[in-house]
Amino acid sequence: MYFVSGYRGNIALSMLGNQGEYVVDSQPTIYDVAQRAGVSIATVSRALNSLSSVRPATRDKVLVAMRELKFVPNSVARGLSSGKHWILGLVFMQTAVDNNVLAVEEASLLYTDIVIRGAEARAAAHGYSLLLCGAGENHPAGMTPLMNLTGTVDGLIMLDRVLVEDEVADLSRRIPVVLLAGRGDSSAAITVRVDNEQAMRSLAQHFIDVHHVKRVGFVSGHEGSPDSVAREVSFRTAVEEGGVSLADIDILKSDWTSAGGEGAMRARIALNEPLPEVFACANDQTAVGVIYALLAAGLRVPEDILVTGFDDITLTRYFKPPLTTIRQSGSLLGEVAVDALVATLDNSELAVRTIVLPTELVVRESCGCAAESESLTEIYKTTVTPTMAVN
Amino acid sequence: MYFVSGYRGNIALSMLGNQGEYVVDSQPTIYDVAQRAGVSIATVSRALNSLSSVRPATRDKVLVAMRELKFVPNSVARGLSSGKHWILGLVFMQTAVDNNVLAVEEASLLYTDIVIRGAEARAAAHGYSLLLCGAGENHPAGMTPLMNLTGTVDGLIMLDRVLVEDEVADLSRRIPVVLLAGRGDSSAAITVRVDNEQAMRSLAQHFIDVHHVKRVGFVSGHEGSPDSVAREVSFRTAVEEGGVSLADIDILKSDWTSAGGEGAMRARIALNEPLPEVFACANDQTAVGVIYALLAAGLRVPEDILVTGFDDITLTRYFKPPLTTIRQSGSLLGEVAVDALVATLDNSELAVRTIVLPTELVVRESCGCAAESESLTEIYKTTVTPTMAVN
DNA sequence: AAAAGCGCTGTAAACGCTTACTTTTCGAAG
DNA sequence: CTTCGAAAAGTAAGCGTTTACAGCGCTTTT
Repeated sequence: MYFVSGYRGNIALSMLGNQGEYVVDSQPTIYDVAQRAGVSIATVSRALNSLSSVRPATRDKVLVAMRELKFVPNSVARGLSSGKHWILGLVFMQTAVDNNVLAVEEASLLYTDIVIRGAEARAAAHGYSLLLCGAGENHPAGMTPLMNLTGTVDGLIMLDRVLVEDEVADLSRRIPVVLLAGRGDSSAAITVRVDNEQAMRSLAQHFIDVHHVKRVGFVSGHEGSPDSVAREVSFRTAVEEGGVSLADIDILKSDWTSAGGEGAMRARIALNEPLPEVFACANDQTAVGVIYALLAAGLRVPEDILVTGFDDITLTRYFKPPLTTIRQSGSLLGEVAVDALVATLDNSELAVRTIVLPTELVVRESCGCAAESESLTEIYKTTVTPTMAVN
Repeated sequence: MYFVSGYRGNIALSMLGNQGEYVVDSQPTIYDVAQRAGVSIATVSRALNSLSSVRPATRDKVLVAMRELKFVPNSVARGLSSGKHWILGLVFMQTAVDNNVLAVEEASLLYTDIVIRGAEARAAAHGYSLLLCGAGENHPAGMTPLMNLTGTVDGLIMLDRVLVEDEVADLSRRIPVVLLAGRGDSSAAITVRVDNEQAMRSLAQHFIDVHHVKRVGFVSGHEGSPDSVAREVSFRTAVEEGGVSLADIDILKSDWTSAGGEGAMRARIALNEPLPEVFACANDQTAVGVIYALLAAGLRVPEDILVTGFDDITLTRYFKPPLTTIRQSGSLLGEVAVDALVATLDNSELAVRTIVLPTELVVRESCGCAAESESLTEIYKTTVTPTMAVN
């Protein structure tokens, strides 16, 4: 084993028999490639990035050397040198506290995962990886886990109400930030959200126009969640405009989970007060729990009381009764967020600061509408991808 | 604005009025902190990592300077220098192909997300972040997106059958790898999986001992999935040992989704051949679709035919009939994988190479057992965390 | 035939940190 | 008030890339 003087690479040049083959001791660097190809590291770098002029013959030599050594460029070194990391950070709220495994499992069925998946797929399409960062309620400042991402990620997507406005402003001064389903529109960052207002309006209208209800109820999501608040406020506004009342007693607090919905409805039933004609739930899981509690109390859905959800997760189509809900595309939300972030990274400037995605009322049986006896398999194929609304 | 000669930091020292305050132009570095604290960068680094001897007074000076400058250490530079990145990679199969948004949404309800969440939570507890990498079927070699992670991540977790054995061996020579739900035990990497054998055996026993079935069926998951294959093989072995037949016609091919289960069962029914007494499904979503198809064909579950799932996802507890299934903890799987990976990172050697997590038969109504009319909310509280089995 | 221009390639200086090695400082002992 | 040794702080060399700049050889121009 010998070393070339002044040699800076990682390959120990040990001879195997008399065939002059090399053995890789650790990850090869461009120095190793350069030496093997008989060129300088700058040339290797240029061949690698195919930017500037490298003679085809030279490039081939380098490429061959790379293949022979199984060279993989070190992305960290690249990042340090170029300032570009090809990593996007995605920060989301940890619904799970106290290391409660089951809380995690229930939470996993939530919307967040769909968004993450969409974001990951789109990021990959742009050549980026996704770095996940769950911001628990145990990080009051919110900053601690985030700040370490600076210098690692090129941009940040933040789900839900991870940071307060000031912190967002602070952060987005150092790195592009996209807020997903955040609390309204932030002046500091690009915001992507779903059109809760239009969704709840169309739901309220359906209740009033088709089912002629006079009294409605609402079951919320996790306390403080911007989406939950927006849905409640929009729903109240819409029904009141239609002359329908939403009494305080009929606004149930839940937490996005089925168990929460079930518990909230059981408690409401235990009050022994007359129930409204319909409960609009902040998401599908909650609706499932609510229906369960109603059935357990001997009430029929939709004959005695109507229940609707929000999200249109796949499984609830298979429920009895199939759930009337608001369809939104979580993956689209994630995709759009990534697109917006990447666009910012490329242009350093984006035309729009707020992107609002449309929703669609999906009428099934839980609101009392007629059953359609089609195969659900068919439904998948005909589902449209929502178009994007911008303002 | 002036610069100190030889100064290497990022802070432009512009005077604000006569108060001598500094304005941050870009991210400050340890050079900036060092200068402000009147020490060398080595001391700043030492104070930052609180490793070796720094005099308390000096440390305070540095800490104050850091706070004033809002200094955040650049983790990329740290990583390059120390070789430690505090990032774990998680590679999973992209069920979604052709940018099919709905495919993503359906897939999101799958097990993968729960595992990801568990892994993320546990990684965070160890001080690591999770880098997500969806390996699509469009990456035939599997390597392309993975290899770029080398040098960025400290270790890799691979879900499902992302790579073939050779590639795993190749990869794990450069970086610690944990295989999750992989194809059996790899000699090259640590393997974490669930005890499919025990699970299917207990299910078969339940069918035979309690329900006295003579003929059974099975609905598989996605083709080639190690878990699906293991469940099918184990189920067949277990029922045949009990003298029960599993005919080829009763082995239905699906893809982990409800729609797949529904379609497979519709096709089976269309054959107009007598059905077995029970269908064990590879996961809960499939079971939901299967039941839907059976009901649509006028059959009753469990009166006419029994159906069971696998996973015990939360929502199916709310179904009519509530699903009999095998409980496994996806988040635990993710957590254990991270623990094993971190242990490897710390010790460079782990006592066990294979970790098998136990499962639990959860008997509800879809297998024909009696209904329990308890509140589901109660169930949550009493659920046990499986203990870990090791071999 | 010399000068100029151009296309490739090489040299070396960053990028922001860690850390081995060296030097200075400080306190206690002589 | 030295002397000595340990503790603390400083110096500088990496980590593996990118990239500004310099240099070299060849073709083209005069």
